[in-house]
Amino acid sequence: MGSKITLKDLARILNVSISTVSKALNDNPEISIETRAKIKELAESYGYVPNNIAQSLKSKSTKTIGVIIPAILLEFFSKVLYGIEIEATKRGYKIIICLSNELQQKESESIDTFINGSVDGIILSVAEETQKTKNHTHFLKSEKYNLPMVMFDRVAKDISCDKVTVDDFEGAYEATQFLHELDSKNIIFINPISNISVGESREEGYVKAIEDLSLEPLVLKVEHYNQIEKELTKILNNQKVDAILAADEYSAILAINVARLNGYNVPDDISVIGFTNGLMAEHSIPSLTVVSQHAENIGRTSVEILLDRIQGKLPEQPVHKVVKTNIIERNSTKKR
Amino acid sequence: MGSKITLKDLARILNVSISTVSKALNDNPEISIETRAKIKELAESYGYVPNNIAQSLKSKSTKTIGVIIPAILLEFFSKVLYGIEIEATKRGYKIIICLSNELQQKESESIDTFINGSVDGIILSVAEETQKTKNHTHFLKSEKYNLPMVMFDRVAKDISCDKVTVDDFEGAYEATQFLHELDSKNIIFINPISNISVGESREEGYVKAIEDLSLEPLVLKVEHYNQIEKELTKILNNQKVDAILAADEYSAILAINVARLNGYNVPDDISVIGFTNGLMAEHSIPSLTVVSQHAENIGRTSVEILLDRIQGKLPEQPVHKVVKTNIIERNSTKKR
DNA sequence: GTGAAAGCGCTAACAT
DNA sequence: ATGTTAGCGCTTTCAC
Repeated sequence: MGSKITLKDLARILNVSISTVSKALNDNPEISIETRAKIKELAESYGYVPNNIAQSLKSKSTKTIGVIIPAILLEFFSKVLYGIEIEATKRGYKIIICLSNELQQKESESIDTFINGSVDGIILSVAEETQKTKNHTHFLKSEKYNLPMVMFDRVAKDISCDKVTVDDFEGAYEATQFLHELDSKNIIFINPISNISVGESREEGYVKAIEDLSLEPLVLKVEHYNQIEKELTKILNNQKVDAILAADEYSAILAINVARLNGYNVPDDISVIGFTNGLMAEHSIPSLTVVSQHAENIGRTSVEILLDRIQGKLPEQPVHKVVKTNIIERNSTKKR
Repeated sequence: MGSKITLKDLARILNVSISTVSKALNDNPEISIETRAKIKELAESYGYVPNNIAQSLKSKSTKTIGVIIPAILLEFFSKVLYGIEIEATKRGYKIIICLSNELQQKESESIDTFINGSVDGIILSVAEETQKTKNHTHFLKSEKYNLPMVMFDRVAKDISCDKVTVDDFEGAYEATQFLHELDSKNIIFINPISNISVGESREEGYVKAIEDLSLEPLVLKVEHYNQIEKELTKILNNQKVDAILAADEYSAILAINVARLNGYNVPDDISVIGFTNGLMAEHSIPSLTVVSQHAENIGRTSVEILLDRIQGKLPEQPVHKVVKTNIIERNSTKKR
């Protein structure tokens, strides 16, 4: 009980006007100190809380950000979400989450739930299906409805909006070089995510590095993780491999396991690097050297750009920020 | 551009009243079929979308649920969140997320952001700090402001509200029995989380089952995951072990690795079961048999209860639902 | 069949 | 220093 006391109620109780109460509670100097005090006290005693919906309607600002992510069970996205939440809260914004579950349909619906005034801007990462179909018409609504939008990590090239990405090409390039500096000459690239853009970029970075080093590229593409044990074992038995670069974290962990089961010592015989700095990387045996994408940082940066855009602090031209990857050295690679 | 066309705008364009437009768009039979068609067409062509904030103010319903979780980087909570999102979306609700980061202060602030009318109800899991201090006064606001609240997993006993929990004791008990039915006689319990309540309950369930089966309990408590390899190897070398029950997912994965590295075949020589059905469990080699807490189910159930409560479908008395755990059989346990 | 008017709860320009 | 009024965008009762 006791719920939902309004300005009107307070005004009636004190026999003053609604606007007096409103001004008093907002510390408007137009109202006398005593009246302000009296009104505040009453409001306090009744546990008055201003109705946020009414304020939003009036101010045309919801102080809310809409976030659309393809999946929350991928640790990368939880981490980005973490960064988003921290930064949004810090700047006084709430976040509404929608999951596209990698489906274009759900992604489009999510955008629809956001263009009705319930958020001040959108942060999203493109669904896998959308990346395949390349049908980006639903993203145009952002512009049509004047709703600022920031895309992170998986972005749509043909959509003009602020973007935050990771330099996957560069990350893979550097990781390959890193392995080469450890005296590895036979570096294999395992790619279970070749169907999404980041997987592609990583592969390209690897291939380029291999070429620049005048080595032989060796790419193992798989559709499912469960193929890795068999396929990799086959390769290990047929050719010399002294380093593995994996396009994501699981495949790196699996690679370590497979190598060990085949009698190789990691890192003495084979060095392993994976993409994404997750929990598994930290806890595997041996712990995994990774290319960290700084997921949390991506989240924070996306919020910064979005809010700066909303607050008109950015040039008209879309901003594209590339978050640098870096290598976190652990025990799956030889020490230099 | 083109943004924010309102009923008023449409009305002016067609030279009809606002209410006519509103009724037409809502298919009110008061309005003639032709007018309805004409208005709808115009609305469509202008890309009219009703303002959700205004609708909420009018209807006093936001169709939004506030969710407060202690951490998003714990996979359990991401999974619950996943379940919450799926079910909420299914029932036409949006979700706003706040993270307490295990802090009472942030938890309390999060509740404050929800009692201002921006959500129709709250779903939360109690922050670790709050569990320690046992200061639950901030939870009373839910009742004071008539805001339905559902607590899941970590609940506050002295707060009267709907609750959804997991039976960890029972889960461990059944897992132990399960291993015994596989002819295991020397079942070890690995507990890296003995300091938190769920870790305790699981250990108690294991011990009780072992007693009921007249077996010898063998508990390995560790402070950090990195102790598991060494400690478990020592045990494996000194005594017979034919089954392992691990209090969480990661320790189970490590246990499999350690067993394999010591020359044991999993599951032929040693069966392994872990708590929590996460991604690692699915992808490890061999895949891990787990006690699933049905995190997703917990999330869905919480939403169901909350919305049923909001819609007045529940008895006045708070509801407490215990979600049963169950065993998901994979390849780390012998086939029956 | 259509429109006028009130009101959701709040803010703020404009009286007094 | 306080009150009146209008209005955010929408729904809905009540008149015409």
